[in-house]
Amino acid sequence: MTADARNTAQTAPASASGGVPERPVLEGLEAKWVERWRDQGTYTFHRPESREQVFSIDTPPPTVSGSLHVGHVFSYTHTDVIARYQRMQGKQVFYPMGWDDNGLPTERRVQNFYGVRCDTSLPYDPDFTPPAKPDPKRQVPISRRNFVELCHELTAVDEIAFENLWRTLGLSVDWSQLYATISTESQRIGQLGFLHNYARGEAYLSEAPTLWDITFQTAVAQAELEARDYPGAYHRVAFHAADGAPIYIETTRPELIPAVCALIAHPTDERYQHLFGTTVTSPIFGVEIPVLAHSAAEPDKGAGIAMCCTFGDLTDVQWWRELRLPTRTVIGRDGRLLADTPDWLPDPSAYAELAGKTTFSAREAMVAMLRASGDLDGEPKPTQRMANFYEKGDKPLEIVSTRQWYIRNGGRDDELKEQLLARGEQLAWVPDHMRHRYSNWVNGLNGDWLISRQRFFGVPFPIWYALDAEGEPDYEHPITAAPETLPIDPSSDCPPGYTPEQRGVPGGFIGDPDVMDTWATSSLTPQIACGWERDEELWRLTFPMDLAPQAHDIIRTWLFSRVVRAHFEHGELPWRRAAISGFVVDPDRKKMSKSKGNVVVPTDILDRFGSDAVRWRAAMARPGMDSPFDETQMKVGRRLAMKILNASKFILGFGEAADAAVTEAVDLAMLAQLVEVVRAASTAFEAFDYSTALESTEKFFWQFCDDYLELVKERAYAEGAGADSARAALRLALGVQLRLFAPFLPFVTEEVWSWWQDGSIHLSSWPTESELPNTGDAALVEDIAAALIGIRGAKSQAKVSMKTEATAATFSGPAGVLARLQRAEADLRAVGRIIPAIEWVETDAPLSVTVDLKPAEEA
RNA sequence: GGGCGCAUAGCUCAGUUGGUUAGAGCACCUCCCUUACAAGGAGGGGGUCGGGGGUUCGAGUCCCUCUGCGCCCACCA
Repeated sequence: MTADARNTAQTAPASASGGVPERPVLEGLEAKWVERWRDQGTYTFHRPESREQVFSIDTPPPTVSGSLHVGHVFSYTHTDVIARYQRMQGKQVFYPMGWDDNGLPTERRVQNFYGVRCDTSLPYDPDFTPPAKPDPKRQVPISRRNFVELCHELTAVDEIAFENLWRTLGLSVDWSQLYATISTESQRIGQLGFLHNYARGEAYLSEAPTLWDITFQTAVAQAELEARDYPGAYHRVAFHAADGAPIYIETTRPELIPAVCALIAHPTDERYQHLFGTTVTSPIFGVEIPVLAHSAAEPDKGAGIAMCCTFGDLTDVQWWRELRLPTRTVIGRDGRLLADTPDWLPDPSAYAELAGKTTFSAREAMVAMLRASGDLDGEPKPTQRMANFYEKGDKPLEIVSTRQWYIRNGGRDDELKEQLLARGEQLAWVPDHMRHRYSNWVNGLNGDWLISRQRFFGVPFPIWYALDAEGEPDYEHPITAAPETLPIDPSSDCPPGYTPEQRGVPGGFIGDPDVMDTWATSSLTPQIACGWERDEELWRLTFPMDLAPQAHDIIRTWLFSRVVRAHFEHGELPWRRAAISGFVVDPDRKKMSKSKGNVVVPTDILDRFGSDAVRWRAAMARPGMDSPFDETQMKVGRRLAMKILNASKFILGFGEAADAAVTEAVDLAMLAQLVEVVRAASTAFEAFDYSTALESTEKFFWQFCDDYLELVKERAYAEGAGADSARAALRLALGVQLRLFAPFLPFVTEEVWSWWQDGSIHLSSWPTESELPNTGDAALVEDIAAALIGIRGAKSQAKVSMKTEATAATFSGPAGVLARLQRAEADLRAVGRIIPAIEWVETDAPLSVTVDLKPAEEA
């Protein structure tokens, strides 16, 4: 919002009980009410007696180092709308916010922002100040502790911006329940949860081939993979049988030929039967390679016989494991070929051409050698293949053998997989079909959940390893931290029974150097937020939670991982229901992303259209549905907010008819219809279908303004019982409609409420049918609408003003319709400016209206 | 290749258990500056519901099939 807008708000009458302003405006409402709600603790969670009185929400903690786009705004609005409805239903809404501030995104942002990089070998420098002008090409190496300090510094700044945005958007978060995934408490819960998993055998340490990002130099998990197109080329390369005959394989990665440990074909493949059990020699290096049979080999892929190396892809890993092949590592963790000649290569001279090179350069060198030796058959054939990338990385993943921590997730254990699939079935999904994403993912898991990362800004493992007499770590028997000492940092804290001097010396200990992946921490957000192992009463009141709102892209990560942790820790689901939001896509239905440059910045649209307008647009997107961004839609929301302001001013301007009863048929009919709207909106909300609730409310409101308000305003201006009835009905209807709108448009509804009511509308009760008289004939409203169309249509067709007087009017239609309209005759005459008596003609046809209009020049 | 979703007016979407002439908003056209509202109001034109087949007295609404689009997963020999 602009400074000007705020000033405008100051000039508008603003006292909480201060009556109706002359000219109500939307500008400034956000600033005004954000402040009031903060000061008055409007959304504070107050602990009730029982769990049933609580509605608890597992808010997705946004990555504060990332940028928010309009999709976040929509998705968080969907949650807030539900939260506000539940609050008005009398629930104490437990609605915390979290910041996901640890992990790689933050590290990357700190590196770029300050121009530094973490070097764990450096000592802490308490006087370090970041370079004044960051140079991305020359990042200053700093100690881990210095690096982490900068991470904290920058996230603190980011978090303020995020909080301001959320407040401006009107999220009814209880900010006193704020948590951060790197906070001391989150670290404690993260470590405690991990130790529980470890004690029960659900977490384990294992040395195994791992997907590895060479840029970030860390292992990554299956859930963080992204398959992307990647250019490559098939190289047809000859291995040599004992008799010298060439055996051709095709490979896209010839630089891995020194890492070959077998050639593999399908057991039934006629072409290779004679080779199974024999050995061939590799080109250039002359290493003796067994030819083996395995059913995972696909006869119609490439040459039908594959070179298996350690490790080119996941199939290699499978073969390596199942055929017990030797490990021949040539790619280092930096993505370059190892500097030293591997000991299985008889001739070091050839390898010297590759040593230390990137895979790309090594490939070129290898091709040159193959070409020279005549082992390359034909030219490489370019191809576009899918390769696995770390979702945040830009180089294809390598597979290297490393020691990592895992948590079981059913990927290697069918019984556990079945249990977790059953959890997915047990969960209520909004919309229901999203459950398929979950089961699809769980069924496709091919390994356990890798949770350790070779990074710095995260929750460390509360683990040390004893060093033997030779100084070798004993990975078989990790030393765990005592629960009461958590959180600990094994790089600075000492394991039980050791002294600091013993760190790194034979007979002493070393700390586990890794940190947990961000998802390993955020998989415990229910435990962190609800006070697990911290606040027993809060835990009892809030867990399992009622709602897990999120977008569909993180079902495989965040949603699934929380199910896994709660399944292990508590033997139940962490929440009863998951509400899945769709994405906001660009007008071409493409996902918004920074690289495409089609991201819409939320602060911009909030400034231009106002929070209520943006929220209205968000609420029009049904659960799970992607929705294209369209600015013209924001205008519609803004128009609605403006209309609420003006109509409310108008209604309240008639004054209050103290204790007056609604007696007129027209008024009762309108209220009877409103009863239906209350019913429909409530039913929709109970099914978490906020869009339908909004739709029915809005539809009524526009008709209320266009027809009813026009129809009765003359009467409401007047005096007497008819006027009292109108005024009473108008105020009743306004009060109900404002509350129906309140979850969607919290700012205008609060503003209007403050003109004539005490307290916040957001703490008022959701409207019920019983608070409205329901004796009216709702059909009358429809008949009146038809009659008005008739009158207005005639004037419109005659191209005259609506206030043109009618010198005659005939209403023709069925007796029942006419009888109803006659009960509204005075109002109809007033709105239609019908001077003489109306003529009523009974027919079988639908209602039709004719009016004679006074010629314009006489008017 | 597997899974899920979507295909209804130019655009964005509603269409409840199948039932009278298919709805809304935006856009468009015409009119009205009516004392709540011109970032307004009134009126109007415009779709036969992706194609084909089937069930039924009757289908946008159920079944089969084809086509197109989107998303997720798999696919590095």
